[in-house]
Amino acid sequence: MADNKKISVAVIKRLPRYYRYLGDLLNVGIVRISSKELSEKMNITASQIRQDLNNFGGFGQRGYGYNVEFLYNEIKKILGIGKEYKMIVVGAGNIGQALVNYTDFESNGFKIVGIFDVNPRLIGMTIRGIEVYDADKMEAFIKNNEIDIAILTIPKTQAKATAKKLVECGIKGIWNFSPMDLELPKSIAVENVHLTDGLMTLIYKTNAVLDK
Amino acid sequence: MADNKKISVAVIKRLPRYYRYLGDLLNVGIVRISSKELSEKMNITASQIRQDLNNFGGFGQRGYGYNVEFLYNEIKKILGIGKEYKMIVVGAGNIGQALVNYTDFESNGFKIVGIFDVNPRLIGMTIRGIEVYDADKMEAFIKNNEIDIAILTIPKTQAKATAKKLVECGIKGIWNFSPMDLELPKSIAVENVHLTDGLMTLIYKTNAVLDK
DNA sequence: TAGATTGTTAATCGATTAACAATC
DNA sequence: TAGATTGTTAATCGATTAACAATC
Repeated sequence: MADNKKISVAVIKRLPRYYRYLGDLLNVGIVRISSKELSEKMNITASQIRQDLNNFGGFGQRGYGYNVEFLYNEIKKILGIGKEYKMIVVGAGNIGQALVNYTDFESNGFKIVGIFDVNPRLIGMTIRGIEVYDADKMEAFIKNNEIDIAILTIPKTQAKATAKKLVECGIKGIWNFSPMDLELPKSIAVENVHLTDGLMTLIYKTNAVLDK
Repeated sequence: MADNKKISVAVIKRLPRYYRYLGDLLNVGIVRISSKELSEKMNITASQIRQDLNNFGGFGQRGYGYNVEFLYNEIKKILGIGKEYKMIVVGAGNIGQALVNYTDFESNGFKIVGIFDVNPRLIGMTIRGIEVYDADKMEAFIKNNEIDIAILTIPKTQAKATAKKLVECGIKGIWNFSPMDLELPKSIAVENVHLTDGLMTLIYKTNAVLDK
């Protein structure tokens, strides 16, 4: 990559939110927006919006603001959305099945193409037309189908070993729904969804609010 | 609340992770741990651990470190875990059903006691022994059953109106799985799980890692 | 007592906000 | 041209890390 300035993870995590708001604006036919107007909608400062965007380029026009469609497409490019990504779900339990059935991913080009489990009662099943395969077949499947992302929805006890195996098969991105941290090489991208942690945070905040 | 120093959200979000690691240590019978040892396990600095904990009190002993069980229980108290919290799931779709079936919550005292939907095909169904009620009954149910937390797993279009209704019924904490921000009074605690945003962040990180 | 490790203050680092010249 | 709003530098704020005296 030519550009070497380090983008902070705080900025990266805001990009999908910008993308979402711009998509909504686009849908209601709004053509241009200033950082000030957008900041009011999103509840952040206009300064932060301009700083964030200028990490990637000057997308606006002085005196005018930002063209919504153009900015939307630029953020789309930055995020790497637009091309199709192939994903597998590892663990065909409740969460795994729910994610397979979650149609929002596909409309963004994120396609689940295989599901894996060790449970014989689940193997052979079909969820939204996608087959549940024996976990034994995972390695070959990943290699033959150029899988980009693995979604890990298996119990705590098997999470680390399975993640290790995925990395050995060449997976570069893991979306981890297991209540456990994975400890993988820095060259592997991991995004955690620790549900119980999130709920505990909410409990704390709820009590904090009530104490006032 | 007597103590007025403002705890940052960054600290709060780390508490469940401490709690998780301490629970694991407790399970394997470890009695004491120093901030240095814990920092190595958790991949953060010992200084940060001591700073974080000292927001709430001095839980350690100079020259010794921290008693694992004591610290575990203190963090449990800080988070407000231990008592039972009653929750409802609003939206009996894929994600809603998966969360009802997710047994980790109950073992922490977070109990789902009702499910609501507008879809007549779902109403009357039972998920893990919990009935799906008509959304019309939600208001009365919340008031009669002292519900603490609502888990929102409904489509984007209805999210804002439903959240508003929940707040009118007296709900103080909302766990929002809708791909949309809710815009509620500051007195309501909200924790968002924006799945598509998270996946997009992962895609960006995966590509960034590959570019190196 | 000597060694270890906390609690806490001070220093550093990074992220957010403010300000304003550049320019559409 | 005058007004608006960006891109960008500078100031501020907050969070993390380092350092060390207190003390178990």
